[in-house]
Amino acid sequence: MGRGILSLKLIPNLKSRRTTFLKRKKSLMKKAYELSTLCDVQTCVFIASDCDPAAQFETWPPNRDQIHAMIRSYKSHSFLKQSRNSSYDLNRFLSDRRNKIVTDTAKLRHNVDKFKDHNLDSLSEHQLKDFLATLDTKIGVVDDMIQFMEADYDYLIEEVIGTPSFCPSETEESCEYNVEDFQSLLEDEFLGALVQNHPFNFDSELIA
Amino acid sequence: MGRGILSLKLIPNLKSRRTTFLKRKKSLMKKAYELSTLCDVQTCVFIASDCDPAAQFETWPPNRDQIHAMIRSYKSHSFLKQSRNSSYDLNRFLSDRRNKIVTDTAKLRHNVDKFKDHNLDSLSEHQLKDFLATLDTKIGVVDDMIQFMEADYDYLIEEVIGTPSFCPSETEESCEYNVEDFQSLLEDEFLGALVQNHPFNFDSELIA
DNA sequence: CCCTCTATATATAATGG
DNA sequence: TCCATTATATATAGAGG
Repeated sequence: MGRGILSLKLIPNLKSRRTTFLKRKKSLMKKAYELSTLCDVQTCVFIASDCDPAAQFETWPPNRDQIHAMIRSYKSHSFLKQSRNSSYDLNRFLSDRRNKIVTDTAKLRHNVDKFKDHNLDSLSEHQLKDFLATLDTKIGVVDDMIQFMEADYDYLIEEVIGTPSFCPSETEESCEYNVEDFQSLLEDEFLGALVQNHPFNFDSELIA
Repeated sequence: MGRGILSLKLIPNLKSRRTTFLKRKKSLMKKAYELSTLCDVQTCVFIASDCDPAAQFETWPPNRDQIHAMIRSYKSHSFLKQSRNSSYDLNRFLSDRRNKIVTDTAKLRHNVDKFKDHNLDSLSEHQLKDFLATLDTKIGVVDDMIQFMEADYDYLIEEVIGTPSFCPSETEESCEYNVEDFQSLLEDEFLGALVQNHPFNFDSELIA
C-alpha cells in the first residue's frame, strides 16, 4: 500500500514496523470513531501497544467505563450464545448445584425436627447458654463468610455481566435473552438458593 | 469521503447509514487484521451490529477464546492501573475483609476453648450423639455451600482475570504487575483466608 | 437487499529532513 | 526518533442494476 506494495506478513524491519504500527493504529482508532459516529453503533477497539510501556493498551472509546460496558455487553451475548449451544451450560451447572443444596437442607431440617422432640431439661442452663453462645459465634462467622462471599460475588458478577441498565431496550425484540434475564437467572438459581438457606436461625429452632 | 464529502454526524438516511455501516465495518475488520499481522500486536475489535439480529456482535479476531484472552489482558492492566490510582482499591477491600474474618475466627476459637473446659457428662449419650449428628449435617451443608461458592468463585475469577498463560513473558519487564501477581494477590488475600478458615472441624473440636 | 461502478477522499510506504 | 512530503494504494459515497 502507499508507495510500495506490502505483503500481509510481519514487517521484518523493526523501524518500519514501528512506524507502520503507529500510523495504522491512529487510523484504526479514527475509523472506529467515524463508524460509531456515522452509524450510531457500539464500536470498540483495543490495541496492545507493546511499543509504549506506559500505555499498554490503547482503546477506542478511550473512556474506561464505556469499554467496560462494551465488554459486558459482548460477554452477556457471547455467554448466552454459548449456553444455548453447549450441552453442559451454566443453567445446568447452577441447577445441579442448587439441587444438592436443597437436598442437603432438607436432610438438615429433618434432623433438626427430630432433635426438637428431645428433652433438653437434662442440660444445665449454664451449659445450654454457653453452648448456644458458641453456636452463635460459629453461625456468626459462617454468616460473615457468606456475606463476604456474596459481596464479592456481586462484585465479580458485576465484572462479568454488568449492570442491566446498559442493555438498550430497543434491541430487546431481536435478543432472545438480555442481560436482565441473565442476572435474574443467576440471582434466582444461585444467590436465591443461598439467601434462602443461609439464615439458619439455628438457635431459635433449637430453643423453640 | 468517496464521491461526496460526509460530515462526521449520524447519517440521517437509514438506507445510506446501513450501507455505509456494512462497508466500513468490513474495512475496519480488515484493517484490524492487517495491523495485527503486519506489526504482530494484539488487536481486538467488536462491533455491535444491531442491523443483524443473528450475529449481534462481530469481532476481530472472530475466535471467541482469543477475544476473551484480549479482554482478560485488558482488564488485568486496566484494573491494576486503577488500583494504583484509586484510594480504595481491591487490595484494601480484600485486606479489610480478611481482617474481619481473622478477628471473628479468633473470637470463635476463644469461645470453643472456653466450651471445651465444661463437663459434657450431664448430657445423655443419646442427646449428645443426636446433637452432634445435627451439627454434622449442619456443617455439611455449610461446607457444601462454601464449596459451591468457591467453585463459582473460581469460575468468576477466571472470567474476570483469566489464565496467567496469556500474559507473554516478553512484556514482563515493562509491566509493573502482571496477571500472575494479581492472581496470587487474590488467592493469598482472599481464597487463602477462606480455605484457611472454612474446614472448621467443629465436631472434633467439640469432642476433643 | 446486495452487487458493481466510478469519482473522489483517505491512508500509507517510502523517502528525506 | 519523530515530523513532512509525495506517489501510490485503498476506502468509500453515491448512483444504478
